[in-house]
Amino acid sequence: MAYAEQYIEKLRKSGLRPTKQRIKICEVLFDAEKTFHFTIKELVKIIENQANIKVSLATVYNTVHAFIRKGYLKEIPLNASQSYYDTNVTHHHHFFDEEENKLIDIHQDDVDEVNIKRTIPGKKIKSVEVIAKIVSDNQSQK
Amino acid sequence: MAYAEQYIEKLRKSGLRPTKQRIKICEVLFDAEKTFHFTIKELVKIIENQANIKVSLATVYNTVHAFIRKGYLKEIPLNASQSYYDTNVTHHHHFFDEEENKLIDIHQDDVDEVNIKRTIPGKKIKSVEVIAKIVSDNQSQK
DNA sequence: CAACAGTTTAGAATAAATATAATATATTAT
DNA sequence: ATAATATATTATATTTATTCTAAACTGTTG
Repeated sequence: MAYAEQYIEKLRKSGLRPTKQRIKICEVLFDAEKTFHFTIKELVKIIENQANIKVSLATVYNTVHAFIRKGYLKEIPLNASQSYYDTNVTHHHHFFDEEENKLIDIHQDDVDEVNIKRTIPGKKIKSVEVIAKIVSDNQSQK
Repeated sequence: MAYAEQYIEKLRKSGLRPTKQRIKICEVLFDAEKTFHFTIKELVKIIENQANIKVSLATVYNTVHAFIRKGYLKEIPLNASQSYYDTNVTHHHHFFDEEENKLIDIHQDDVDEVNIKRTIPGKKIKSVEVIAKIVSDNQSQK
């Protein structure tokens, strides 16, 4: 496992000690072939299925939020009942299918660069996200 | 009060009968000089301060959601602990100040048109929102 | 004024997220 | 390595937003 080193590095940079549980969280998040979206509960379920390690909700919350602070994960802005996170921290955007509660990536090439001309004194822009809500297209919309 | 007519119209179009409580909600939402952002709790507080009418949380939730369905209000996509709504339903975007939990409008002229080239079969885009998260700019960011 | 359909309400239920404090584990200096 | 110390994990309790529910209420119509 050459990966472990990277995970320990990520954890240390996030101000967390590398523990069994946290390394398992890293494996699930950063060892996947593709980037993906998840909720905390889904992440807990994946860990339970993949490993014989028990990880509590609290640990997952803490670790995920430490990674967000460090920029290893992104929170997807959505007024949903639960928070959605993304392992893809590159610049990209999302469709949100309101009927199926499903997120779909929009590659950055598919959206013109968002250029915000206004600034707020003393503040800098941390992130820019585009959310396009989509619904069924039943031709004749009343 | 010539306004009442408009409110009754809005309520009827939203599938709601015009009742005392609902008209009061309309007054607060649509009679303001400027558009504004609010949470459900804030809205309830405003009504309590402005009028001697008691309105329950449930009624406010129901009415606000009916208006959103009809397009008289917009929900602002944000992964915050509570939902934010906007009486400004014209095309515009937002800064979200993460440190002060404050929303700031970005006029549409200050953002280049967001053009999404990708489509999802059977779906149409209902709304496109840009959220720019901002934080303090302490020059030397560690 | 009685019957009825639709409203409002308080309070209960649900569920996400966070806090707590006891137990377990890891780190450090020796 | 080992003991002492610091930090992590966990189950549980708490908090808070939102939704649900059922009873009380309102207003309209015959």
